[in-house]
Amino acid sequence: MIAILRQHIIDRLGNDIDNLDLVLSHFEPVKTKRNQILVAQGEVCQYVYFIAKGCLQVYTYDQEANETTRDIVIEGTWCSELSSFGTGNPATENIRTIEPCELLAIDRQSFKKLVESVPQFDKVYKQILEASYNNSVYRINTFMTLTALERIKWLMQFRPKLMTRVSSKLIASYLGINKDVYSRLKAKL
Amino acid sequence: MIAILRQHIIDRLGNDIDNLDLVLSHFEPVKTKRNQILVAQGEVCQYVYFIAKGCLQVYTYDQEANETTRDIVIEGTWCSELSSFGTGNPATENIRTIEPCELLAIDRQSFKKLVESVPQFDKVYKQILEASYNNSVYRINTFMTLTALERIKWLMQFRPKLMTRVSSKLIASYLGINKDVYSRLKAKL
DNA sequence: TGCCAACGATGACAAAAGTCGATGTTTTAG
DNA sequence: CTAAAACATCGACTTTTGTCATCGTTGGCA
Repeated sequence: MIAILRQHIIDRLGNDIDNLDLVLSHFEPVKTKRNQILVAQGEVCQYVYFIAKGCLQVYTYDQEANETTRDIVIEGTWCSELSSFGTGNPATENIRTIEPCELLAIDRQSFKKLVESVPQFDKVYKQILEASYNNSVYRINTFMTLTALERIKWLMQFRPKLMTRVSSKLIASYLGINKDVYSRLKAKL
Repeated sequence: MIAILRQHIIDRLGNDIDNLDLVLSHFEPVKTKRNQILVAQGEVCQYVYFIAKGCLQVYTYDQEANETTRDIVIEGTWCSELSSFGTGNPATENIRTIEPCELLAIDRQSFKKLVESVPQFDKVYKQILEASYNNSVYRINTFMTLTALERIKWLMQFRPKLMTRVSSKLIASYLGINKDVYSRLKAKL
């Protein structure tokens, strides 16, 4: 499983990385069932995960247990509640496996040590942060204007595989529309 | 004007900062009129701005010239199109002054040099990035669920000064609702 | 394997948001 | 200072979105 992460890092930072094995040695493989809570809002996020296989939901919920899904993240990417992970403050979001997953987890202490001691790993962190930021900005600019129908078309164009991979309920919550509306509009395409 | 930036940095990183004067020497004071375009989508963002005084709009527009405002940023904070600034790719967002402004601008070359040569400045960059990211995540999680009325109440609670400082049209675009709807709902509070 | 809970689709209706045109008011360049 | 443009509000109307109840299907777990 580590091999996937090794390849991922080499793809981004090139082959000439000192200490790559040292870096990789801090990651722990984790296998999960579906519906496992990895991060709970209110608690400190202790790990950054690299998804080798599977699919995660990043979401919040309010008093009435209404869920909003900020992101659905699949294999080959990083996932964490970065704000909490970085500061040690309570997380504002939850992360849940929506499939059985194979993850590589690195804890806060190891992460901090690596960022400080391995300059190349500091770059990895910056890349994760920048990618996450760009993703969020894109999402705001895209979704704020789109109607329900346009959001569905966006999904079909840019993340078509999600539509068959995860439940309609989840998709609707990710698109920010009502599940009944999603069902109706989808039928009319 | 530089004094404001000096204070801002000291507030965040403490007083024992090497090279603070060197860092500050790379910032150029800029005074602008209102309605000045600082960054245009399609072009590379060349500066990061610290707002000493005034107010900026970060927005996108589509083919039909519909504007979406992702953020309204006021004095005491940083503003840039970070993705473009970092990579040199064309910007996807515009930045415009909505008041006469006093800004401190640092260009890409100087910025890169400082990030590499002054470890403390690297921390400044990380703080900007993390704050921007947290801001975006918060915005997604907040606005995706709220109705038009709830968004207005949110504004009144968390950014009340904006309501009198900038135009209703701009506020509406920031909240992601139609300006007529904003006008009507606001009247009923 | 079989049962139950969760899921997905759909019709009827309610509520919210958007559109458009008209009108009076502010702003702002010249 | 003034004319033109942009802005804010409002009523009437349309469209979109949300809600609720129902019903058949699916799929996960004991």
